[in-house]
Amino acid sequence: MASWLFKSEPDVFSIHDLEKRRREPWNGVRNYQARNWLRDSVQEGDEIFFYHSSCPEPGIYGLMRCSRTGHADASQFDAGSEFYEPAAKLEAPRWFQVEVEFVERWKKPLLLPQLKTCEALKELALVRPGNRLSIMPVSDAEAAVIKGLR
DNA sequence: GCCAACGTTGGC
DNA sequence: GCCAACGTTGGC
Repeated sequence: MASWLFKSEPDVFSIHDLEKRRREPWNGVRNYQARNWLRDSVQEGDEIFFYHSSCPEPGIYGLMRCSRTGHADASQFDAGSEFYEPAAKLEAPRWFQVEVEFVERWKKPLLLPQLKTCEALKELALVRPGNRLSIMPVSDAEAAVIKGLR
């Protein structure tokens, strides 16, 4: 079982939203590196840290789990969606989504400054300068450290 | 709101 | 295939 970290702007979709809805497609990812992980690597049962970005207190707010592996992101075919991708073909989807399910919301989030000062997490893509990935792998060792910090 | 970093686009 | 311009991300 692998671990991942997914970012979302809480104004758009937060851990509270997922807690209410329990399961949700993780769609709208429009970055090729992230797409490749969604398509090829994220497996059912993988644990995923839920990170809130672009908000007053960025950080990890809880845990979710992959409940369905990569499949075509439906929003690419929806002309009314902000994620519409005219060049995508049904038989050759360009963008992928996974389904996630709620696991737990942390009473106390693990905020970015804590993550940044942790020596054992200095290789984590999240805290590397200029990182812009919305989806990134987390090693087993890093996942253990994150859970230990909480 | 600012701005650094970086991915993407498009002209050549 | 290079690379400048542009747009977006995301912390502060």
